[in-house]
Amino acid sequence: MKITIDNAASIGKVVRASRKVQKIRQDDAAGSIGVSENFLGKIERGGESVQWGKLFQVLEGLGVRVLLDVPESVAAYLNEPANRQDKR
Amino acid sequence: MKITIDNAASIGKVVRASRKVQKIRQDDAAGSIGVSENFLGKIERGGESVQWGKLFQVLEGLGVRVLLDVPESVAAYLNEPANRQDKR
DNA sequence: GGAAAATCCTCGCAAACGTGAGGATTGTTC
DNA sequence: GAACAATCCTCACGTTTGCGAGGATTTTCC
Repeated sequence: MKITIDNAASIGKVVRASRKVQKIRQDDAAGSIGVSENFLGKIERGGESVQWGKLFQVLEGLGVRVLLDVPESVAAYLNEPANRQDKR
Repeated sequence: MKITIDNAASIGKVVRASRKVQKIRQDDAAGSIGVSENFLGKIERGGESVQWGKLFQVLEGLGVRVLLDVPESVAAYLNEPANRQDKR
């Protein structure tokens, strides 16, 4: 199910819910994800000044996917050959 | 249209695409959103250590919505009265 | 209701943040 | 290809980051 994020802080609730549903403690989740317990706690309490890369790491670690909802024109722009950068 | 974010840095491409489609320069977009030009540039170049709250501000300013894809159990958890916090 | 579990808070640390400004580099237009 | 537009990079600044650790507080369980 997809949840819309209305404000930056509310992502913390989803992070906590995801962890609780898996019945994992904060310190254990933090350890396996590779961030500090303090940091995970800060996210869950709605910290907005956390680094995006580390937040994304936490989301991934908890199995939460991030999607962006954009106008069709943006998707079309991204699919133009000139704007692609397929490197494999 | 919904775009899945596979890594933290790729959000920058979507930000740039959203801005370009609206035919706005970096400095103008940054000004109207309320962040520095340097900062917006950093996001667009894939900066991962940017603050989530400010990144979210940029996304909002460009009309990009953030969604999280979670298991049904997480959504159910969030809807339990004990875990809700409706304050209006 | 008390014990245990879990979470939160404060500290000090080294590193890096976002900002404004100025100049360098790259991209676009004619 | 030159001129202009747009973006990138470096600098210095004051502030704040994430971390590990230890103790305080809150929550959960029996």
